[in-house]
Amino acid sequence: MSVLYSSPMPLAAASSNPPLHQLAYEKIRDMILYGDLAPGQPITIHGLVSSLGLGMTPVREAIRRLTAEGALQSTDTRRVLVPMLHVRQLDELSHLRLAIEPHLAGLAAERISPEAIDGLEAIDKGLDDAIGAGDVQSYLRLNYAFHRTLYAHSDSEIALSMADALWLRAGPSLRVVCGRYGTLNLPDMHEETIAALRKRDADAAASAIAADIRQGHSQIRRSLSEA
Amino acid sequence: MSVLYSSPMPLAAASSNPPLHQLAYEKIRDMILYGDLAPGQPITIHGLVSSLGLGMTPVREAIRRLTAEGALQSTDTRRVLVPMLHVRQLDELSHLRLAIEPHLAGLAAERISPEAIDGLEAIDKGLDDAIGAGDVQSYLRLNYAFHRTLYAHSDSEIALSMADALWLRAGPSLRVVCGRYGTLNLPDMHEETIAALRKRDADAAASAIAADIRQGHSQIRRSLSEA
DNA sequence: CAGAGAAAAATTTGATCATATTGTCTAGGG
DNA sequence: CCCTAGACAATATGATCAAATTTTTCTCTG
Repeated sequence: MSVLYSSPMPLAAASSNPPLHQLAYEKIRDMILYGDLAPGQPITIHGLVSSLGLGMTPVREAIRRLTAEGALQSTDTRRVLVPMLHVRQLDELSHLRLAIEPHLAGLAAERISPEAIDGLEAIDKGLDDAIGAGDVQSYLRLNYAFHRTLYAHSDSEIALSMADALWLRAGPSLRVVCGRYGTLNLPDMHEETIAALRKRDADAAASAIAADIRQGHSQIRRSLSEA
Repeated sequence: MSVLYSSPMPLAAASSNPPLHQLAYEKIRDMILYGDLAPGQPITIHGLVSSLGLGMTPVREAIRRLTAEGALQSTDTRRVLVPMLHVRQLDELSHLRLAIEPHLAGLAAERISPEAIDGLEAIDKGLDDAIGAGDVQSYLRLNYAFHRTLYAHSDSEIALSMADALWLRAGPSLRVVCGRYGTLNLPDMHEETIAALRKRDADAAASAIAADIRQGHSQIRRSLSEA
């Protein structure tokens, strides 16, 4: 007993913990969220099994989960595809986002720490860079990160999960628009949001986010009605 | 070639169509929605497999789906249970329901047909009977049916699915309250809702539903804080 | 004889299961 | 009190079956 080898949590642990279905879920979700999968594109289980290098069961479970969240859609013939949204549904999404996200932003404004605001500012900086460089991939990731990080400070689990689901539904369409027009370079509502946060002004933060959502959706809407 | 035996679609088809995982989902969901499963109660896969008489795979997929909808919760230790809501989360639920359901009711008011309103009235009638008889099970089913049927006329898929998810989260708690206090016999907001529908008054319908939600939740809230 | 269309075969894809593997919890020995 | 063995439950695999889609073949008409 000169040396204690007890290692209830081995130093080199880290890797294998999370269940594969969780891993599959995250990978597929990111593919949807960042537009690797296009709306209307059919998904096959075998395809994902081989492209992800996982077994059939975890992939199937991940698909069920994403279907429940509305990120995927299963047809009457048991086939699965990425939903293709019509203008009607985009408007609905916009309405729902406006009902939830500004509220989350307001709550976050009352709770967020100065350090966390600095973090948001850093994300926004990266976002500007991505826009400058025309890097769509980074743009999408950072834009999502900004909103998601902000809302996480609202301390409202349920609303947060609903916001997540809404983003997941909107993701593919956003990507299509960006693919067609490049990054959306609009007057940035994020700076306004950050200013509101620094003042701990919940209403202003909510308004800024609402404006951001309206702007994004009007952009999507326009490009959709052109097609 | 005297007789053609081809029968691409056997006459006695009908029965076995829906996938088992769909069936499992519906059964478990109903168990949650109508309170056969209590908050905090742990779920085991084997338990459901034997009680539903289905294989392991369909049950697993149903559980994933319900977990994604927030109807079940999986712990860090890979165990699954019916979430036990705190007052904090109930308030959040209430807020979200108020953000969505009155809106759905308003949309429904603009679209619903007179015949469908008659149908709602019939449900409400049954509801009164159930309250009179102290039949909690029927009360829960019919109350849900009333709301669900109304919202279905809103023609807003996404919002509807979110409302479904919210009900699923609230279900078990509702059941607990009813188990403790019997059916909730409050002034009935449903009649007011029906009156608003007949007048095609979207705002009035929305207000009535909002009042209904507030009433229900204050009831739940009260009984929870007693415990 | 070319081509449209229907039937049939082949292929792809999804659904389900039995089973092996891995991880968690529990109770008893050090 | 910590540790370890074993009981129990969840995870993951690959095989098998069934449904659906695509391709091929064949026939009949113009």
